[in-house]
Amino acid sequence: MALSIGQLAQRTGVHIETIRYFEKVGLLDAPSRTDGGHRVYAERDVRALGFIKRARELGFAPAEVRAIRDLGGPGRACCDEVRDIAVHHLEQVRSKMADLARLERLLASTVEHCSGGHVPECAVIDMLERT
Amino acid sequence: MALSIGQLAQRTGVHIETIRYFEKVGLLDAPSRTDGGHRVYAERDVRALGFIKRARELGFAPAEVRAIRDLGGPGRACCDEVRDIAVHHLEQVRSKMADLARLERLLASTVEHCSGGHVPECAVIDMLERT
DNA sequence: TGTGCCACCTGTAGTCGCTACAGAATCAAG
DNA sequence: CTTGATTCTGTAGCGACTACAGGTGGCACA
Repeated sequence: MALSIGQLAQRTGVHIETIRYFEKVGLLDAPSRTDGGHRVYAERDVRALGFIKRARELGFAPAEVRAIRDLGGPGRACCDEVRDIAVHHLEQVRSKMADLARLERLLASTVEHCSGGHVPECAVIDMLERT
Repeated sequence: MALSIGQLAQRTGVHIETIRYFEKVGLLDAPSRTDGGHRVYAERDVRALGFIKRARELGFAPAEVRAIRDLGGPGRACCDEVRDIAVHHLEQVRSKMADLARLERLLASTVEHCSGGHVPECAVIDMLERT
């Protein structure tokens, strides 16, 4: 029930340093402490940290994670604001995907034109050099 | 013909500080100087910086840019090595695209299930909270 | 020739999201 | 009570820039 930071790290797969970092930047609530000053976590911290971890894995910026968490807090009466954040994030993801797709096409076609031998022509370099 | 760093920046769209940074990390050759110590660039530096800029925009890491530039240098007899770098990079791009696609699907379907009103249920938060 | 002003110089520090120490203190087991 | 693992704080490092501070250089104009 009461967990040390190491146990929390093991259960969530988040590094100890990262847990302390999340606390420092206000993503994770500061836990209670032992008399000696060691952090003591409860079950709810496992959930909270899991939440943060998943949100970060989905590419939400720390500020967005904070916003979502706060909006989803007391009463959870702000679904539309959370939705806004998610939609905005989705747009960014789609734009990043489009960028990568363009990039992929260019790289793929360039590599395809590359003879690959020890010759003075190189499609990759030509592509990069064309002004 | 002879350009100041500011003119080079304007012609290439690369910030002055970034040009100096590229020089410091060995991406761009150190140019000649005036008696007073100001950098003086030639036309070939415009091309070199353009090359670096395009490669960076395509997501090549600085070390890769250095490698491509060096391989493409005297004689350009290493097309296959340049190709290797490009192919490896292409693989990374494709893997990143796959990650984003997964993410996009999850976000899109989540947002779709979101009622968006001032209600205590929020599909986004539920998605993040499910353990 | 002076003078004014912008551009440029170097060096350092800040950004973001962690990660990695160093050196001291605490905890749990034997 | 001792040992050894864990945790503590604080600071520095990463990559790839970006931004400043405080000090010169260059050049047009008078």
